[in-house]
Amino acid sequence: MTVEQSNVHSITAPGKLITVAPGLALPGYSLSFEANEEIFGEGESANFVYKVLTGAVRTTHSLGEGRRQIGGFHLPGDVFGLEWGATHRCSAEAIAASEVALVRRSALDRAAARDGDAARQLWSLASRELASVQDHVQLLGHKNPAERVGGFLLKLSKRAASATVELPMSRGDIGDHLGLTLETVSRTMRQLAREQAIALPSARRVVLRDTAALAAAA
Amino acid sequence: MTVEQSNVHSITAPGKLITVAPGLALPGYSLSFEANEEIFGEGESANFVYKVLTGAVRTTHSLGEGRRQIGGFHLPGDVFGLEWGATHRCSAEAIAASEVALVRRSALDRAAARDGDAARQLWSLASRELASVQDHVQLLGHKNPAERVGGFLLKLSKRAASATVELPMSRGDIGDHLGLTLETVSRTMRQLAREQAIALPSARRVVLRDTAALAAAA
DNA sequence: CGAGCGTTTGAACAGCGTCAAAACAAGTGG
DNA sequence: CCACTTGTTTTGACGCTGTTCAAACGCTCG
Repeated sequence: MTVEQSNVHSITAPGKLITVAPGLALPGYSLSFEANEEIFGEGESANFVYKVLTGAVRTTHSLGEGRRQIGGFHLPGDVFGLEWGATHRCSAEAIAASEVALVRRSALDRAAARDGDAARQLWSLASRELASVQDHVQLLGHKNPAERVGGFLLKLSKRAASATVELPMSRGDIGDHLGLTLETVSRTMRQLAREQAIALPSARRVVLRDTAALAAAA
Repeated sequence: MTVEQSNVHSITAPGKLITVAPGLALPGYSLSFEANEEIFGEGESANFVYKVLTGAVRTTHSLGEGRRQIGGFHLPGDVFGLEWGATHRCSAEAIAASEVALVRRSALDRAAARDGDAARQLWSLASRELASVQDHVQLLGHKNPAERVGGFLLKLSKRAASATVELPMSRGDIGDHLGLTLETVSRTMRQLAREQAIALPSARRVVLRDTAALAAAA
């Protein structure tokens, strides 16, 4: 999907400056998506780089037979959809109603070619992505449900810089991210709550009570 | 470990030109390692980039409690140990007796700064790494043992451009790579052999008989 | 108030891990 | 050449853990 085709969306702020990385701001559009709406699809040409302004986004790989892997969740401030090649290797969907900024990839490439510091910022962005995926491999390879959920909640809490975390995604989304079923995610979170490691004021709100226990589990 | 410290190793070919990427050759050393010898450790400063000349290498992440994740296997021609940051995020060990070439990272950085094409080659190297790790996340997230082992063997066969594959690594290594126990790896390979998908002339030699069945399993 | 979705909980099953032992391969020294 | 050692692979039996199937519950929003 390109901006030209997306006549269904309201371009809320055309031409605004988007901060892709520290010290790298470029003009971009801004689109609104409702929950579960696709932002881009696997295999589409990667003409844009995206940044979450409000809401939340998931990037998914389809595996057929209804199985899917959620590569990651993106919260306000996160950049996603940055590809090295010509096409997107995953699809992206809004989890909740979200505003997303778009920056032309060609503009990014030009900035990187012109400015060595901009190129270094892009490199740093990509390498952080790589580190995050490698951590995820460790999690999926040899960890039990408590460790997976515990680590996931810790990461969210650290990201939010707060002990209370608002979960924009469903249990099923978390399961597809952590390689578990939604039932196991639910049971594990209940168990962590029973053990006082977390509190669950509501299904989508988590308060981290004993981060040491969560880290030990992770 | 730096080259200066490694007096135990014979520098077999000092000053030889090493092809790090297509069209990017730089002077480098060449060291010999015996089986299970450490090439570099997690957390050490990443002063070199490495390339397998002969033998095979594994890169591992330690998880404590005897658990480890093998991030990948590297065969002759493969480059490994390329980091964005100052330190290695994984350790590397020779699986069998191996010759490994070393190129100074500072030389690589200079080449990238000087030559735009060299920088692009490095970027391509890193992005292929990222794609490979993302594929691995899919494998670990939602696949059963037959799919994991089948996909693993297919990748090796494709890499070797041959239906018969020589496995330099043990069942345990494969298990730590695929998130399985060594027993499950052994059982799965035996089962694939029983189903005529592969043949096992010996434990370390695999002949792919029915790649379609392996791909379906994968 | 009711409909629909997400979450929780239960019960039964199956698959993979764990533990243990045997088979096998390869090297070492007598 | 054989006995012995060491490490890897294979096979078996068992138990646990997470999945599957199913039903009840509780929000949230018409």
